[in-house]
Amino acid sequence: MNTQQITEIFKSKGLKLTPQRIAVYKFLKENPIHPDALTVYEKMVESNPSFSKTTVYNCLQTLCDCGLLIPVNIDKDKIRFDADTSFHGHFKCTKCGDIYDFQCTESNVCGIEGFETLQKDVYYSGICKRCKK
Amino acid sequence: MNTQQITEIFKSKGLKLTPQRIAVYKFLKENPIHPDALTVYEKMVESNPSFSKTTVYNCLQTLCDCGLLIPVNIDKDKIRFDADTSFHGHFKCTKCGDIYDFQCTESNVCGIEGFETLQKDVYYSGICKRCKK
DNA sequence: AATTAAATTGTAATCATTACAAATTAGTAT
DNA sequence: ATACTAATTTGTAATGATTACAATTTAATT
Repeated sequence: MNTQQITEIFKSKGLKLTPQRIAVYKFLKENPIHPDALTVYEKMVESNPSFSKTTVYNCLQTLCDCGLLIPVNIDKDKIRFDADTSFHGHFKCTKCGDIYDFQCTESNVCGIEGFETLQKDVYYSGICKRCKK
Repeated sequence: MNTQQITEIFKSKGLKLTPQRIAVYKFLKENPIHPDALTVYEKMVESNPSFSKTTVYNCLQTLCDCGLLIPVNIDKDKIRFDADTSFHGHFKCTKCGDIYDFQCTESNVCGIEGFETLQKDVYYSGICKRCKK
């Protein structure tokens, strides 16, 4: 995903085009590893040593608010982020800690009558294929 | 749920019968409000002023480990607990903060081939019926 | 080029949770 | 009943993710 494409996306969402925001989103789009804020920060600092940790939190929050990122709350102690906003489940391996996506159609999960559901999250955990060997 | 019943359950799980552990589990069983550790602690201190916050965390961890409690990781900043271990979904109202249970059969959600799924969590969020009025 | 509101930065605070060591206690053997 | 031992409880201190905030910088517009 190149910067021009991101520019278009940000404009359509009414977001200001800051280099930091672009870098965060680009990293998330190109690395579907569901990183947490610290992981994003460490990557950002590599190419821009003055990148602030607060900026990472601000950018991630902003991108979640406008629907470009999904927060993945599968860890007990920190939030991860996913730039794939299509509906899918997340599996966390309790051995290696990796997150795997899995197909999971929304219609497979019921809701509650009279309640307005705005977000649906399906989190599994266990042992992944590689760790089972 | 009386103390005698809890005694039987704890013995079957090989748990030591401490008054603190019993009090925590009894509270969770009788109050399906999905409280967090602080809420449990504040309730415990009411009847036993020397009840320690660390003990609350220890008890909750122990009860989760032996399968008597389910951790509900629907809040971003803290863990809640549920003594209803049958499979069901959790809905969080983003206005009032309350957690609602909803029916959700396990078979409705798929898994991944070759992966060993040990826990399945279905979290919804949005506006509850009462807050929509 | 000037303006302005928004974004970035760095530091300090917050808050849930964990680490740890000393004191206490439940369950068991004597 | 008493003594013993390992587990539990307690209190304090540390950890670590996240947020608050004020000063500086900057993107977008005039």
